Amino acid sequence: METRELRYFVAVAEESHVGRAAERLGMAQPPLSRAIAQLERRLGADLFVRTPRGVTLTSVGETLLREGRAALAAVEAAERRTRRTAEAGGRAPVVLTAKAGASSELMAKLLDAYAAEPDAVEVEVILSPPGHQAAMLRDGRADVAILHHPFDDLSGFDTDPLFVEEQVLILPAGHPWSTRPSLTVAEATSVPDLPPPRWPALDGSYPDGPGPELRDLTQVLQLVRLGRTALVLPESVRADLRDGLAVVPLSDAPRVTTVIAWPPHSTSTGVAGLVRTAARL
Amino acid sequence: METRELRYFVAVAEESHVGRAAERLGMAQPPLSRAIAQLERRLGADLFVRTPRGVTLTSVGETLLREGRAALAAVEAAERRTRRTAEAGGRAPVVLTAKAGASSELMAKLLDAYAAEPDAVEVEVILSPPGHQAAMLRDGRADVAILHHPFDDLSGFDTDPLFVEEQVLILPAGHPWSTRPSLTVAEATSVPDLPPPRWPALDGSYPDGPGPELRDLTQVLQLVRLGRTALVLPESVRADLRDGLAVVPLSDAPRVTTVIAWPPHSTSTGVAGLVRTAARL
DNA sequence: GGGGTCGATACCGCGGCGGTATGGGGCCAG
DNA sequence: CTGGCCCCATACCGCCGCGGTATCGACCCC
Repeated sequence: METRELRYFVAVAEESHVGRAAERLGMAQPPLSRAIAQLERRLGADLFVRTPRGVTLTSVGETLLREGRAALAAVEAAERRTRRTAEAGGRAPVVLTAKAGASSELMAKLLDAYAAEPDAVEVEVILSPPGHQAAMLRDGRADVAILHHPFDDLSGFDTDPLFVEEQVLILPAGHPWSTRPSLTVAEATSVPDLPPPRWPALDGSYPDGPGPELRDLTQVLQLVRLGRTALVLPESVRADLRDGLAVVPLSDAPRVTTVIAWPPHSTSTGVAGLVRTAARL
Repeated sequence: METRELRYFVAVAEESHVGRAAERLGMAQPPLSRAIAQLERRLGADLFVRTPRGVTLTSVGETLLREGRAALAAVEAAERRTRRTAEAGGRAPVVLTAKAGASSELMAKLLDAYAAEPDAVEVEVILSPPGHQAAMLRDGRADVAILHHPFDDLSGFDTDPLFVEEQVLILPAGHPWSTRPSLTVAEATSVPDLPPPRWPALDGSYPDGPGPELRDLTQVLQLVRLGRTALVLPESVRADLRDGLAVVPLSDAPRVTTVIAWPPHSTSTGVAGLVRTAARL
């Protein structure tokens, strides 16, 4: 199976519509129809059922969509990581990704410590919205990630724990609850008049809801200060807080473990060095 | 990047020789040379250095080999799993793999319990030599595996622990050490006159050494009985032992955890059901 | 029943893949 | 030093197959 076929198939599956998929792929509809038919013939099974309004996946098609997406991500990762080491003249740089604004103190310590290593390579840091780190590791846009258990999906990666902390609710200063000694998770997730913020999904769109649309932590803290939202965060954010914010511990929230994660087959010296450094912190 | 290019590249990298790689791929040498040159041009970097005796990987090439192998395995997995659900008429069967001979009692219980589930699908069991399970999960020959921590490489998979046990040394009955109350790992790994057995590597070849070449547990137990080898195993093998064998506990060996493992993106109902059943055992 | 919206089919042109033949550099034996 | 050998690269060619346009056929809805 060629990646071209997989790309075509995934496009059609995602659009549920051959014509739109062809447009997205920058080609005409007939060759795409034929490519899909040919793939079905080679696999010996229908991938789509044709309906008057477009196409729908069969259960075989669903399997191929799931597996094919993972395969395409792996191929993209191979190409991206190869290009990156090529651009660096063979000395593969390391791309580290983390949630925008989170764990800044820890990351600074980690990057400083690693830079002091004798065989350190260049580290590029990419801050992206929560939830995007795993996808970036999978498709090669990043080589290492700072993630937070149990919030992030660690499956499929090797990880080392960095540290453990409690969670707190961030409120506007002066909010009636800001003087409470502690809150429960149930209370914290439904603060009266302060809807939780919404974060972008992997495709950049936002889920429905009353809360504000946000991309990083400084934005959200500003909106908390303005009394527009409230949210639960690891307590280490205290270090980044300015005036105008109140912090209330949560009594029954699970502890958050910050971990460093990397793809299991990665054997690059940069990743290994960074992980080794992290383990010593 | 197309999978055809990746296959070509991996073949050349593995053979370190364009001509032999072409032969292995069933094609002539010139088109392969050209395909590699084209790939290098598109990536903008040399993947091989040409030597008088063949070719060697550059550091960029090493990156592509590592990542490309993973990508090819993912593509193969997509195709294999799709074909499998196609052959089963859409009701994806589950392929479970385990070390030949190991954990037979546990597996019997698991398969029985799962078969009693209302929505159970067909489970095919593939027993293969130790160390092959991870590769089978990765390239789609299997969907679930029974593995043993810390011996097997669990990285890249989701796992659930099934149970924990001690390790024992299996000796021929009547061996001088067979009456010892316990042994250390250091002693057990160098039993006088009884070299440890050798297991096949992923490519089917055997490492060098004095021990016998083996593929499964019944074979090895027979050879122990004949006084040709001795080896360390989890103590649950006691259930499978017949006469002629002695068992000595190891005092300082790490405990073995039997786990059920599956690829993180697998969402098939079969895998989910099997894992759920396993968790209840 | 007609127009609109789909995907499938028919047919064509061309890029690119793989084939054979050959070139050219490096190494070694004589 | 040189002929022969072992490699990989280049040159050239034929054909498969991909993608394009035009059109058909099925289905739905007004």
